[in-house]
Amino acid sequence: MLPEKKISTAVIKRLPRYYRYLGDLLENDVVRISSKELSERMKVTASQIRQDLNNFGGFGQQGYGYNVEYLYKEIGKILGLENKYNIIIVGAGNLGQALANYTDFEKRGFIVKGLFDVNPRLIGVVVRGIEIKDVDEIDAFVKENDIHMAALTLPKQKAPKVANDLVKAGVKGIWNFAPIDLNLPKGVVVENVHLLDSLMTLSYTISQEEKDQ
Amino acid sequence: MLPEKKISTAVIKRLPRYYRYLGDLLENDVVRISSKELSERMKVTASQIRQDLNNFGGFGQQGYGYNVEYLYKEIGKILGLENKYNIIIVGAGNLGQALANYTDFEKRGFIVKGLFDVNPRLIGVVVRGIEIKDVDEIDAFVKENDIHMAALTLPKQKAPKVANDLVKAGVKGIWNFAPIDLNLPKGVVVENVHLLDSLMTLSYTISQEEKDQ
DNA sequence: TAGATTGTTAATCGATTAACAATC
DNA sequence: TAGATTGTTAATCGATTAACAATC
Repeated sequence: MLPEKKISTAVIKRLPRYYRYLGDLLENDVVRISSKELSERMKVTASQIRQDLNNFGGFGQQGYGYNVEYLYKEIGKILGLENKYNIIIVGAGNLGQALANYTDFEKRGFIVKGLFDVNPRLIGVVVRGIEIKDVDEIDAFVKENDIHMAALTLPKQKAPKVANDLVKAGVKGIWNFAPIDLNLPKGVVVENVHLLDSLMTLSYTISQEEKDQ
Repeated sequence: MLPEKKISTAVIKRLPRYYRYLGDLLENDVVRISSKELSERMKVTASQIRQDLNNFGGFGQQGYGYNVEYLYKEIGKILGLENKYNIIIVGAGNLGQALANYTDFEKRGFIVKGLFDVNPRLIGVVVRGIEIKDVDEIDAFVKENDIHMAALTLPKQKAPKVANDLVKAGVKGIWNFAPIDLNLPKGVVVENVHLLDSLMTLSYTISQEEKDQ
């Protein structure tokens, strides 16, 4: 394998946003777009768009711009969306159930295969056709069902142990909603969604705006 | 008001994480900590910690380090957590209800005062003691109940109009879960939580790891 | 006082923006 | 061909890290 140059996370985090805008353009039957026009819609510089895209290849054409459908598909490929991902959700409380019910994920190839919890009251409950199972069954389930990723939607006390179990079972990525940093072996990917952090950031910025009055 | 130097968002986004680590230290009765030790726990450089904190003031003491409780409280103040924030949730589907049930928010002073939806089936349903109301009632409710922030947990089609209504009613910040960028007047703060974007980032990184094998 | 560790300046690194030659 | 717009190099800007004098 060629030692490709490492793409910065700043760039990667922008890709889904490009994907979203291109998807909208596609829905509106826009066939082509220049970096300049896209930059105006997205409120970023055209230079940044071109730089970002050229990390992955030359998707445009001089004098023409970018073909919307082609670029949309190419970014989808870069993001790995041509694959299907089997996921399980560990922690079937309100948030876990909300994720299980979120249909947009399936549209992009993220298929919820299982739901797990420790709470005996929840075990056996059916959510969107999926029966909530005991976390003790995770290991077998992951191995039998080719599970790639797990969403962790449980209290922080339980998160580290469950995360380790998931990794041992063979999960490659963890979508972590627990308010704690997971330390996992190299090669296992963690993507954090810290809702309270996000809310505090909002609180900070509102406080600042008020001072500026 | 003094024209304080603008703090970069990179710094601000790190504050909640400091706050989390300091809270844990406090729970474990750790009285003082040096930037070096904290840096080892958090896996960042000690230099970055000191630089970040010194944006807001000198909270440490040479030869000693930082008093954990003091620093924890100071970061809390910076984040605006000494205030109470009344919030409403617009969109009482699975995600909205999950947020309404999340008790950690209240612990930090974010009080859910109202729940709203367009779906007649949901209106009147009671979640955690709060009756779901029609979105038509938002304007009056925001004005009467001193609502500072609104979580937007509804489909993207409905988000822009509701966001505008919220701003007109006087909301200062929007916690946006809809997969769309809101264009709101200056002074109104938007904090985005794009779950699908986050999931795609995870998908990208997993794909990369697989290539590296 | 001596040792430890901050606060802060200076150096480095990386990301963003500008500029323009290449080319459709 | 002329005009438009990319791909890419160079310049700028900002964020991170290193270093160290100040000081507890």
